[in-house]
Amino acid sequence: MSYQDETFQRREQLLLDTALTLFRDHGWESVTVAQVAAAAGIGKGTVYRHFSSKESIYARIVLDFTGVCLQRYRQEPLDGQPLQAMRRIIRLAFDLLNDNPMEVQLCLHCERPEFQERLEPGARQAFCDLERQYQSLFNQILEAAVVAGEIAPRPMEPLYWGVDATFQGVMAHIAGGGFGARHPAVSRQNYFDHVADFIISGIIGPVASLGVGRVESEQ
Amino acid sequence: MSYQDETFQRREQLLLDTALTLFRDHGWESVTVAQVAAAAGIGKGTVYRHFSSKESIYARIVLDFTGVCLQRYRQEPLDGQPLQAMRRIIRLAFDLLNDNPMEVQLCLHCERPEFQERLEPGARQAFCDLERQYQSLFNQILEAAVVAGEIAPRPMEPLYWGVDATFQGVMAHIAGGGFGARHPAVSRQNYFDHVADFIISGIIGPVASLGVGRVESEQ
DNA sequence: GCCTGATTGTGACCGGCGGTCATGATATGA
DNA sequence: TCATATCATGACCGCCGGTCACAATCAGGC
Repeated sequence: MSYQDETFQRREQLLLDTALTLFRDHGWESVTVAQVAAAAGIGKGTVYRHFSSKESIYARIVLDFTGVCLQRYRQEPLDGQPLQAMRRIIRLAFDLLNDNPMEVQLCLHCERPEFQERLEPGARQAFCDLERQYQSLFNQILEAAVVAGEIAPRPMEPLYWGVDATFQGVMAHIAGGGFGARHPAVSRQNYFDHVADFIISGIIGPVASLGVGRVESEQ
Repeated sequence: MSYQDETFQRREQLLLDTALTLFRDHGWESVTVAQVAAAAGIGKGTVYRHFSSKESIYARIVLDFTGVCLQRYRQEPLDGQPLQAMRRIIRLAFDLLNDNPMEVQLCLHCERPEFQERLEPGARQAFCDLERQYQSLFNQILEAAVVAGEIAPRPMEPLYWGVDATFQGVMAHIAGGGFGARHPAVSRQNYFDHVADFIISGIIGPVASLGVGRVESEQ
């Protein structure tokens, strides 16, 4: 019971590490299950003792990566101005994603509805839970911003929609998407800075531009 | 020469229409080339006389759809306040995309770098051109907004980055992405409205929130 | 230490897919 | 009408994800 389980767990981690390396080096699309098995030094059938399908491997990688990222965001100190903290976390997220483009590609792949439908319910639930935790962290900071008077009190969910959408786009950008080479690699940090500004403006937005701005210009 | 070419063109359109219908009804992932051929009443090999690969069909659908959308945006009157026009076009785009979720899914699929790499150079160029035209339309409106004094003069490209990213996210949302059923269908219009607000705020943003806002709070 | 039942590892095998190409069918125009 | 060029076709190929009967290995009672 003990020894078997131990080797089983060790093998699973080896499998994941091997898959990660191969996916990074040759692109996750073109790497076959047989190749992963061979590189890990095990039989192809054994892979399916650990993961019910190739897509389950994808899901596992994404869940692990997304979970680690969430932990990192939570470690970020929340003292000081909440919107400053928000911006720090956004920039941290951009850098984290930028350092792991393959995982980002897989994230986008796993979010697709056809993928989620094929997934076993347990993994799908894990995705939902993670999503909820991200939204919860977001709400926590924004409510602090409301308390601090940085933004006006109002429903937070619509703001999350905007931030979430922009994040998706940044992920697509990092994954190398878009038609043609739009932005050279040197301007990545510049790109991140400006999009972070864009997000913060979107969060503050309506009040500053339509509320405060308009009221004061009418005075 | 004439008759052959004519039937060839007609067949190609029939092929595209058939593919569109099948993709919409059964999901573009699970529809095979043989199924498209059978539904169009032609042989499988004939499909490859028109498109060099299944992915070329995807690319063609996306290019056609994106082109039609661009035309619609250009038809939108640009008189009045530029930012109002911008918002109208954004909302028009959201509705247009929302009515064609399958095409949106294909758009996201075709933007992926692995896809673009496999594509024949001609089609890739078409994607690049289209992208440039979108950015050009965006710049045109924003420069009008600068002239109208709605936004401060500054580099437009960083703004395009933010808008483009958020659009990507909305497309992912429309495509049905995201973990779990985040937003019911009834709130789609609500979602679009708020994200449009978010984008407009992001465009106006830095000046209103950091410039005007800060200055006035320091008074 | 050994035997037996249970559990796990394995790769030959399968179905189905995208893509090819020799062959047959059809249009062209002299 | 016939010769030639062009096009349509589906049997065929290679490959991949996934399966499963069988082999290898472990557990633990004697």
